[in-house]
Amino acid sequence: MSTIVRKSPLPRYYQLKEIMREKIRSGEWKPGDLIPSERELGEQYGISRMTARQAITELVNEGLFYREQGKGTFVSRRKITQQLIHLTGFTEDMKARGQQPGTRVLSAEMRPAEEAVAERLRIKPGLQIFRLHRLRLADGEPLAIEVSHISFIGCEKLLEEDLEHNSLYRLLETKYGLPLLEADQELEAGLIGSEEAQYLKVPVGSPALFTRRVTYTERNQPIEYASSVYCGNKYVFYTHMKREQLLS
Amino acid sequence: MSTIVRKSPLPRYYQLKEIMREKIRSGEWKPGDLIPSERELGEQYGISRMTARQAITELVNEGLFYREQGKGTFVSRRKITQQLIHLTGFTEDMKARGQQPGTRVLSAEMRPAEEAVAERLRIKPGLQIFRLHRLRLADGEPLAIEVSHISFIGCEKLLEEDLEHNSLYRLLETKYGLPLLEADQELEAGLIGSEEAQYLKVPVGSPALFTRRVTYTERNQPIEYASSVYCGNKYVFYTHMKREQLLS
DNA sequence: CTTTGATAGTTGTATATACCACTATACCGG
DNA sequence: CCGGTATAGTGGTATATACAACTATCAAAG
Repeated sequence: MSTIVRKSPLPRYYQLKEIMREKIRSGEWKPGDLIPSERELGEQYGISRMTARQAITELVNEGLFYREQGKGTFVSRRKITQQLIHLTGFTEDMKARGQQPGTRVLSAEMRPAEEAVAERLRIKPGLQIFRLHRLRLADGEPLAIEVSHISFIGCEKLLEEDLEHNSLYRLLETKYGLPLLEADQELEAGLIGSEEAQYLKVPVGSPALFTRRVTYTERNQPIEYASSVYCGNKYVFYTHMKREQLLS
Repeated sequence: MSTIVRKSPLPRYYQLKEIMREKIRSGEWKPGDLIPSERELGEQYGISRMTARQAITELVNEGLFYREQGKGTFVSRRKITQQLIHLTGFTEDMKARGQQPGTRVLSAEMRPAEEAVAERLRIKPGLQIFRLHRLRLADGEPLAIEVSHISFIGCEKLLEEDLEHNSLYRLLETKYGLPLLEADQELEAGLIGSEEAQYLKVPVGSPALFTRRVTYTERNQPIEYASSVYCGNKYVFYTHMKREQLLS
């Protein structure tokens, strides 16, 4: 059995989280299974109950486990198809909707991060980041304008990529080894401004859907902050919601 | 200053959560503000640092605060947001965001289902359903107009409920035994029309966020179809997306 | 002037301990 | 047979303590 130590730079509760994730991946713990108690896990891995509890708590928050007082902690019964909302880039999104995605790169450059962007990416303002300004098309028609800010060590290499014919997300995941795991997204209604109107070929004052998204890779490291403007009357955002609840 | 005790049936960390929510609601703590440190809060309310920390942690998870190691804990600078990943009614949503929810019932009646509504609720057109037309307020200000169509056996009893002071969702779940488990929602940007402008007290042509939602109870039985218009510049939808995560 | 270092304050991690609230089970007495 | 009750095990709450990691600030050294 693997042991948990603190010599490594990773916290013990985090190591236990990974161990438990692996037990689910491997099928050792199946949906509905009762996992060992907090005290038991602590003893097994030589850590305190509260540390084991922290690991479990975070996995409960992530939806992998659920607790029942007096009974124990169980592996969630999530159907495979019951995935929450899929994190998709524009390209995958359009294909899923049965439309032909297209892209025109308006600009791509390295530049210092503005304060608002730096805050979202959790870096210092003024640090050099990659900024990508794109016009997004669906079946040849302008649909959205997207500005992506990307920050990781070596992100200047993106300057040499062909981003009109390659999905940015796919590149990051495959070529740069940066899995995009989660994202926080905000949606807000607004109006098309004069600059956007030219690109999108709609009148100023038309309805617009503004989205802001921070995408995270491993260890909740922010890697992209993207801000988009969608033509309001050409785009509908779908989502499926689930009530948090503990039913047995 | 209110004191925290455990004589009451509510846990101390929970009491502190409510106190801090109230500080946000009242405006004492504004977005971006640095809140007192964990040690300070513990001392102030006569509880231990770890208990104060638990209260803060939960509010961080709910998106109300964010932490920065070495600096402190801050009030989030988001506008009103809705957790898309959790299914919440307007009332729960507003409370969680530190805003005071309010409701004005514009009409409540039984009437035959229109075709579009019937299709979403998977019933025959013309069947009697409960239709509720409400103006939604946040801290006393008009925020949205919502029309709910509800269909279940005995739904005419809803006519006798006080829906200005009770959460519809809470009533359905507790009194009527109808757990609301999942929902499909569409979001679209648009413009405020003349009728809505009067209720919401904004100019015609202001940005608006249109939502359409079908809510399901057990066995994927549709129970509510709700169509809403939110003031575009007062409301932000927030969603957390995950990519398939059980692979390494 | 810039750099280094000390320092105080913050959150982050971790332990040990204690008791409460709840559940399931086994046992006992009617 | 039924119904209490004792008990052991679980998660839930709470405390006190300690040190690590990080940030801001300021003073001293170069």
